[in-house]
Amino acid sequence: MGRAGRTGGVTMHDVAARAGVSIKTVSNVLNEYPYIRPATRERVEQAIAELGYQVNLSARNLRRGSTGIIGLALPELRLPYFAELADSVIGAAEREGLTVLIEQTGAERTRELAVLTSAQRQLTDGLLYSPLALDLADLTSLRLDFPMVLLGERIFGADADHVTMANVDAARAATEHLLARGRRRVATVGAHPGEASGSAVLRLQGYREALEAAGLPFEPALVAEAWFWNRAAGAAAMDRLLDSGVGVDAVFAMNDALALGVLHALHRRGVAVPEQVAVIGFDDIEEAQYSAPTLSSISPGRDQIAQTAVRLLRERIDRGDAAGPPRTVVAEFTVVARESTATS
Amino acid sequence: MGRAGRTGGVTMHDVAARAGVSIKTVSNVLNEYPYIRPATRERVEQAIAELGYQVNLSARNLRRGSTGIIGLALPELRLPYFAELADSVIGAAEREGLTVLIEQTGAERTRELAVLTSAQRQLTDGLLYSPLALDLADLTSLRLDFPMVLLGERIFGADADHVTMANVDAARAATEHLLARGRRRVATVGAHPGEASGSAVLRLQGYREALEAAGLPFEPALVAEAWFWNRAAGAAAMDRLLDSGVGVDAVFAMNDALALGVLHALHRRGVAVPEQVAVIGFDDIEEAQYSAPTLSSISPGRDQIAQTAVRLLRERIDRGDAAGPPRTVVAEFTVVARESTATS
DNA sequence: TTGTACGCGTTATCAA
DNA sequence: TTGATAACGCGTACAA
Repeated sequence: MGRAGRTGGVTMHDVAARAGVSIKTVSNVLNEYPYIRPATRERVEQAIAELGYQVNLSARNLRRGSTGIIGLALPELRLPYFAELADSVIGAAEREGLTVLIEQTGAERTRELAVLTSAQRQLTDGLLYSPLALDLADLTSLRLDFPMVLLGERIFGADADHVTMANVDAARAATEHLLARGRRRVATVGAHPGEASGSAVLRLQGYREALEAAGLPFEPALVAEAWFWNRAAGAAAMDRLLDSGVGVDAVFAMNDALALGVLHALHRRGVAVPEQVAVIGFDDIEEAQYSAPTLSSISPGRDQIAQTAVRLLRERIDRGDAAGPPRTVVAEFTVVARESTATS
Repeated sequence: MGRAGRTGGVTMHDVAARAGVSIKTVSNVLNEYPYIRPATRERVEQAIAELGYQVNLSARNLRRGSTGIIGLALPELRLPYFAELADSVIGAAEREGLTVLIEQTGAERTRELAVLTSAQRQLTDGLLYSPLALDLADLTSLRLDFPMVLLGERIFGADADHVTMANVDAARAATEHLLARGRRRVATVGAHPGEASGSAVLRLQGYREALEAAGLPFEPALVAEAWFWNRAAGAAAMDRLLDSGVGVDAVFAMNDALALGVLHALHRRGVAVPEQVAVIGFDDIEEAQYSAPTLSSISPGRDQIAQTAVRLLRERIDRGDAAGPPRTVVAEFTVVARESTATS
């Protein structure tokens, strides 16, 4: 194995010797301890520069019992939403002086569970966690004793901090956006039949509320399931809807990747968007601004989510109360109208 | 600060006491030292399970002088190519028992330099590094003493391992793909005028070689610069090309993000793709399969790149020869034809 | 204001 | 096959 102790193995002792002080004084300088004579400080700093000394983080971590690293567990970086979320989180963490270690779960339950007990937890002061397959039972059965903030969706009853989106309200707003444009055969793509909790359930609920408020019946035939929320699944679901012969003049896709798949399927089959079918997504990933047609979507305030989550986590870490009373922050969303739902 | 020593602070000593053995024996069991009596091993394992013991990674790292973590420095996770690359790298590293720490540089020279001297280097056994703004002088002036593999493009003369794409050949193949379809006014988007090295230079060279081989003149007016290789820049560059009045019947965009911006601009202005203008990109990001029209591209063999890079890095780490003779691996590419360059 | 000495939890070197 | 004990490099009481 290679040496992590880079810097040619220069230690505090070497710096101390060179500067003619004790190791404690070097440590003081490094940690910005206030009561140091300027001359001493300068000698130490010079010695540090001359020797190219860097603190050994492993030693510091061991001694301090903390690492300055937080984990970010998410399904897959290749899903644009999570790539953009990771980007935002890394930025927010950097501003707090924290480093981010990303762990991918592939949205598989086993791996999502593994994240919670992994040895990494141990190298990490806390965890930002975006589970998809996990449920309350999994979470409570584990008795976790590290700072954690759940991201993206609420696990009801879980004794943990949450930073979530207003899934129901936002899905309702998206559906109402379609209804307001005169659409009456509004399908939704991304349902997870049989699931009791999770984004899919909440977004379906919002969809139903909008229909109900508009006095429209809920038609199961207009609900297309898609377990993976990626482009391929969106395209396949749209194909099924079209093949089924049920009339559709609008689609609320439960995220943008699905929506882009939907657009793709419609384009492939020569269905005009938005003229014949209007489409709205959810997440407002960057790609939504560049698809053809550009994609209307729900902007969930990603930066706000990232920033808030990091702040909450940092509070827990600093206070050392992994088990304090749970808090929930619901980020604000906006409906972003683009070509895919334009009125002609 | 929170305790990184999770696990309720159970240490090897506790396990040893419980199992009635010495701490060294516990360590032996953990590290799969072969000569342990089965009965002893079992007692230790049971004690570990009962106490819920986990090794303290900070202590192990300090003692071993290595961390099992490698850094991955890249411009931005919100660029789909790098998100997918990170995904591949994390997967490859996981298979090697390594963890990946991502660092974003924003493609800014200062931050790219900072990565090389950052304290993180010190927590990391090696670095996978994908610089955009750095040049040879930056790299050689630093005298780096940690294992590093450069990713994605070659810095000629740099004394480091490289895993690169065949930028020139691939760009040439992309351009030839357009020429083979009868296009004669082929523009390129993404040039970095004045730069002496880097992907932009190499891809421009491949473009020129293809023109030359086809007996076509090189026209500077057909070269659109774009410093950031994102969608917005691609769209803007295409707008400039169209506004300039120079005739264009095909575009080779130096990456897919640019190409998607190009498609967007063309769509916005009612130019038919591929009928009026054919478009090919570079990177073959997932989105290329779902844009409208779907985007032809160069597939650079991302998984192969990731896997090779991790393997090379690991070899350096294991052998402890940060300064061994540099190796270069050039990944294979393929041209992927889709709708954006279809012949009608 | 600075120095001494110990402990953080492992792993490695011996010896037994 | 196992055990005692010395590092690894830093932070921090405590002493000076």
